[in-house]
Amino acid sequence: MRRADDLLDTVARRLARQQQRLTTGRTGVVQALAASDRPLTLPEILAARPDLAQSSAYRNLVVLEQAGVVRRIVTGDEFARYELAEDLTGHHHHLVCTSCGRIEDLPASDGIERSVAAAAALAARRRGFRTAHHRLDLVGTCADCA
Amino acid sequence: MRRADDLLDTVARRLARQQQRLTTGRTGVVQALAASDRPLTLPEILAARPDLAQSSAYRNLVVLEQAGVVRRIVTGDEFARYELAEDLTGHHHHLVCTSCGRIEDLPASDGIERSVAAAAALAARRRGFRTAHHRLDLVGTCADCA
DNA sequence: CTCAGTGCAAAGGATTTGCATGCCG
DNA sequence: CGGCATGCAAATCCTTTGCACTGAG
Repeated sequence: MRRADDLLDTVARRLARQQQRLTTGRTGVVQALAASDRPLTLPEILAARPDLAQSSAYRNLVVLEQAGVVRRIVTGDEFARYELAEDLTGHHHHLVCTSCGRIEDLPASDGIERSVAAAAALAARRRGFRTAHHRLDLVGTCADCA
Repeated sequence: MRRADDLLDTVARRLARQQQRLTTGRTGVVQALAASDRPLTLPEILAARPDLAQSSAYRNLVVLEQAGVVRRIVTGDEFARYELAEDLTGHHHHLVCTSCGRIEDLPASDGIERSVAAAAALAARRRGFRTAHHRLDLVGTCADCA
């Protein structure tokens, strides 16, 4: 686990790269995401930082996403979910519960990474598609909903 | 490739299971999706069936999704995308172009399927998560946008 | 003093829904 | 005939945006 100050320093640097500052609100959003082991919805972020206005949260998430700090995930109908970029947290996949909508993180495994890389190489050769990264979701029922 | 009549028969059966009928509009939606080698947005479906009202298309897609005929895909901000259920078309993954938003189908490979199955088994053992299926997207740049 | 970030409230846009009509069984 | 799918238009709801204010440098 990366130390909290290191994380905020990195975030500040990436924001600075885009002529953006690390403000109180943005720090709050990042800390909320860093404290969670799963992607959070906007209401969840607001619940963790009740002082932050909804519109500011949305705006900050946009800025953080452009700075490469946050990643936005859209799965179903409800709210979008947000997590820290993978180079800050480590590469992982998601367990998506179709019953309650909850998403949990799942650390990546070597076997999958190798297979996916092979598939990506094949797609590149056959279709000229250049793969930047991948997303893998296991969809099913979580322990609570079973 | 499954014959067109077989497909519609199957669709009709699944709809009947939910006390729903295979109407002209629903047939049109299914044919539009079946004719494509990639998931379609609602505007694309409407373009293929100009006689169908937008609200009817949405309603039919909901019914078809509940009947297990159609699958809804949400990737980014724009429109959702729709494709036929995998048991009608075969299991596949997606190439997602971040530049133009286009999504192409990519046949599944044995290597990936084995690795994913292993990961699913691990998640089940460790977290009690029961995996029904999975989604794999390769995200990058398509040949046209390169 | 200046400018970016903030909060509030109003707007935007994909999707959903109410209601009257028409068609299929 | 009866009920369900359809069209149109109005409503929803997450998200974005306009605008005035405030705090940091």
